[in-house]
Amino acid sequence: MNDRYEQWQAAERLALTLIEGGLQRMAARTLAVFLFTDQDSVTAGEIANRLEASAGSVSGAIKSLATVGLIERLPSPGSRREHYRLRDDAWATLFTSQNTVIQAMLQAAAAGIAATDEGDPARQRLAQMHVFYEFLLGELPALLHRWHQQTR
Amino acid sequence: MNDRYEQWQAAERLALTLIEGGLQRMAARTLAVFLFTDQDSVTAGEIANRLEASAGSVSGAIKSLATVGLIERLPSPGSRREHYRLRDDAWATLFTSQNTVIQAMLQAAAAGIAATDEGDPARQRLAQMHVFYEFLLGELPALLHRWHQQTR
DNA sequence: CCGACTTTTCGGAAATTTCTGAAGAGTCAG
DNA sequence: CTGACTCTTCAGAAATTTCCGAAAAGTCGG
Repeated sequence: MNDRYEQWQAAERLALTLIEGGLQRMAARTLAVFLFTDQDSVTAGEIANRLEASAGSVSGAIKSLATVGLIERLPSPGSRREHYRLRDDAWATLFTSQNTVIQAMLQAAAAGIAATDEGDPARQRLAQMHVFYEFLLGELPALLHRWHQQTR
Repeated sequence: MNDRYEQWQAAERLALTLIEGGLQRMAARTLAVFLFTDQDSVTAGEIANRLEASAGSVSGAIKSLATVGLIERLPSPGSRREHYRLRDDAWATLFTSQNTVIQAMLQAAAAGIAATDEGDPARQRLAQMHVFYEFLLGELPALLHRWHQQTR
């Protein structure tokens, strides 16, 4: 096989998975294009064509992907179109962006503990939650370090 | 402080954080009640009262939380109401539920690789993605193991 | 079995998210 | 400076998600 249709299918399926993972629909589909293109870099217009989506929504998707650090703008020599491509450490970046969620959970737990009294069962539950996310937050840097070591 | 209002505020804020983390709105608010209640267990009716939500939506939230394994139904002695409570390993469970996302990513990457040809740059990108999620999937069991050791 | 009470189910409404299309801003060649 | 082309912004439309409320189903004491 390995034909165009199969690739398109795989790309759309991957986009669905990314949506499950929390990305917005259009951002996910755009990211899939960055993965599956046979070019080194793509422009907003090319993405809009391939996805049959409006230039507006593609622009928004690119902006959000760039903000999270998944793609990067390339210096575009002799062209008025902006070129973008997937960054090398995109997946680690995507994973790392969850650290902010974890920190938010940690803070929420701490706030809850502060708002409850000594003997309250709620305080115990919140404390358990706090301990877990504290543990997680401590583990993640080491995990990413192992990853970077492995790639070298 | 430590008054009721402060607790309600902390609970709602935590619910918002949980929503950020991917839970549905009502499920998140319900989970917050389970955390902040001063009782050992709560009924659907109590949750509906506290959240000022309909019995219907609470029922749906409880069902989804129970499905993911965050709460458990208690044997309710001498009462016709069902009692629920937060499970001990709720947070680890919530975290673990992301493994399925990771596995889905891995499979999506594999499908993409299979759909591309040897020299295609897309295949390289997909391979990078595959390697990363493979690494992640390998690390998580060990991480959870360290967690369980630490709690003992 | 019946009656009182609680929970679940489900169709439709409400609210939110997401996308489009058009107008405007930016950029480069000539 | 002008014209051609591309990208961005934003208000409104479309689609999806989420919630409520009524009716059905389940459960327990009597």
